[in-house]
Amino acid sequence: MATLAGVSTGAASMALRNHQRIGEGTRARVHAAADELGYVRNAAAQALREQRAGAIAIVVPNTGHHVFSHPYFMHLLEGINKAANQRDAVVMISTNADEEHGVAAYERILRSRRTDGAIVASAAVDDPNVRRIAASGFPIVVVGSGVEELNVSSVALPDRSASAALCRHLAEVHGHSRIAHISGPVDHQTGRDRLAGYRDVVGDAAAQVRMGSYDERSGGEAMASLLDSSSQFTAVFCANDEMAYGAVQAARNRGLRVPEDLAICGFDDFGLAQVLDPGLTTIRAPAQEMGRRAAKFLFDAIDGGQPQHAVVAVDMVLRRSCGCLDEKVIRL
Amino acid sequence: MATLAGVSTGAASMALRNHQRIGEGTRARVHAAADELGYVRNAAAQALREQRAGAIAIVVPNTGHHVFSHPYFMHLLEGINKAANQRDAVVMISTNADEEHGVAAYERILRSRRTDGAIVASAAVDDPNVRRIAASGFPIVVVGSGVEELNVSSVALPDRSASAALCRHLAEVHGHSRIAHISGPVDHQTGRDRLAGYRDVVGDAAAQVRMGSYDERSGGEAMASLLDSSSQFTAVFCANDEMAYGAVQAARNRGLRVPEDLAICGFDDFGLAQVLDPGLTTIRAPAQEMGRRAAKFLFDAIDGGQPQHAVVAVDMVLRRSCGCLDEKVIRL
DNA sequence: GACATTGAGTAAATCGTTTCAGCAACAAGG
DNA sequence: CCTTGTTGCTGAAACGATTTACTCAATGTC
Repeated sequence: MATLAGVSTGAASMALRNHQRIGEGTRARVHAAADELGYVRNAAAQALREQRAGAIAIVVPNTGHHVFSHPYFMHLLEGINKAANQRDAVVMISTNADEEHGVAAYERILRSRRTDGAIVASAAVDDPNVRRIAASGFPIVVVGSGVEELNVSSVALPDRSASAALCRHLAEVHGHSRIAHISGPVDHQTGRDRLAGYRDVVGDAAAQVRMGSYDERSGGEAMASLLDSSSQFTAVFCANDEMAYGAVQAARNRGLRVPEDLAICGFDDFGLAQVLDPGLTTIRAPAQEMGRRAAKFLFDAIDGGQPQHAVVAVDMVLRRSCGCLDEKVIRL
Repeated sequence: MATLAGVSTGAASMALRNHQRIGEGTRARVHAAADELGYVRNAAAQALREQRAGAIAIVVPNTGHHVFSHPYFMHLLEGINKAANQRDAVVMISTNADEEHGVAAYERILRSRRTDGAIVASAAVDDPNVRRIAASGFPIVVVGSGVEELNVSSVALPDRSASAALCRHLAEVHGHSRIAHISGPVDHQTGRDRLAGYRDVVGDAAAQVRMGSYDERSGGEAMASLLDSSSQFTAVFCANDEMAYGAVQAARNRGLRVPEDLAICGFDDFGLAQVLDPGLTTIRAPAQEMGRRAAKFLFDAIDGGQPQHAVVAVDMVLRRSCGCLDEKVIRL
């Protein structure tokens, strides 16, 4: 390419980067030659010389392979990818641990300097590798909350306030005075926060809680356990949509109608909620937006910026499962 | 690392790669030093020297962002990623076109030799870029059928025979003699093949077909159109689950019960089919398996192998929407 | 006319790995 | 003792893009 334009490779490099030391004529000739040959600079050579890969990684937890969490990751990925494209960076995926080498697959990716930074999806926060990487100063952004002490950027959902808003809707609009909660695992910050939002509204004394593990089966079991107990309740707030789905099925197995006999709400709105009948009232997590912002924070961190924290705005999506008649979206 | 072990970098490199010219003692010392320092070879330097990136790309079409096609891509990705991990390769994502540079984003990725090959998801086959890349000899694998002339490997579904099997189930088990079809776009090979499988069973004379575009809305419109016509039919085979979902809703709007008044089947089983009520009878596309095989084919192609073609085995999943009482999975 | 200044380019060093030609030390064979 | 091999390592070159130091003209200044 340099030869075609009749200059040295050094000059060609400068010309392509629009360095001011290169004359207008030469610059144009080099660009023309590059276009003609479809020249694209070799990524490995550039990365080696520049000491930056021009790539970021997204680390997806290998646990929790529920079908309905997948739309979430794809949306997250899409947001990340859009932001990365604007910066001419590429996105690498790492979904699972590497048994063979004893060290997490993504840690090897980072160590090899294949990427300039990483976005870690929430479920992996308790991974000790993440703590170590964060401590090492390698730029990472966590999607999820409860990572203040790590000194890294994060993008989180307003789990607590959104949960509270949903419970208030049940209480104030539909008049439910006894609301139960099927909680997510409390070793996840998300589970803890959604539970806290519920408690904020119903009060500690009136709280009726069953633990679940974010999947349909545990939602069903928790609902069965609630129904078997002597608890009195007319509405149930579930910590995610999948558990709500399990809960709806369990309630129906006992002959209860939703929402006539029992109102049920979920959280996430990753696709499942809108196709169920009745549609699930839930909180819509804006995954793509979260991905976009996480990528932005990551690039800022790569450029040496200080850690930033964002809490995205969410929508409350009212459907029929809470007793509403028409679908309605409310920005919280 | 080399210095810690007290040898030259050249020797250290050979030791890590277990070259036979290196003595046992030195080899052990170098490995120990590498472990102690957590040394991982620099990917850029290796790629530059070896002329191979140790990475593959997956090109996801930017069109068709329906929520329910996302589980498919995540499963595909998971299969690809597993196979890639075994080979110590990483997976890069490219979801959308690059407006700024005028050339597709993934083409720039390939041109920069950032990856050694690419897996192209079916919907992008009509992309002229794909043809050009295939012609250029860059290793790619297409997930989808109808690419014989490209001389690249492919992994496909048995769309035609599976569709035929489903239609035969409707005819032979449930006694439907008049079956309609809501087809996918016929400029997609998949849409054509599923239509052909339908015709194989009902015959050209009895075929009642409406075109759709793989989304819920078009499924509903096609169903409305069928119901408005004077056509006689007691069952509908839809080219995918989303259209089947739209069809079910449209039928219900006319007061028809599924499956009592009308049997409806879909194709794909990417999550939607199992949560609907009644559950959709459909064909389960093994996305993860497809990803695994596509990755394997790609690595073979990178290693200089000849193009290979695979058609994966699928399951027919019987649920209530066809009239079956119990869920049952039949390997075709 | 001698000398500084500027403009526009080239040659060479660099990034971290890998490989290949040497080379030293030693063993075996004649 | 000298050749011939073998073993085990060192040193240097190469991969391609970028940058820095340097060269060579042309121009301007006093």
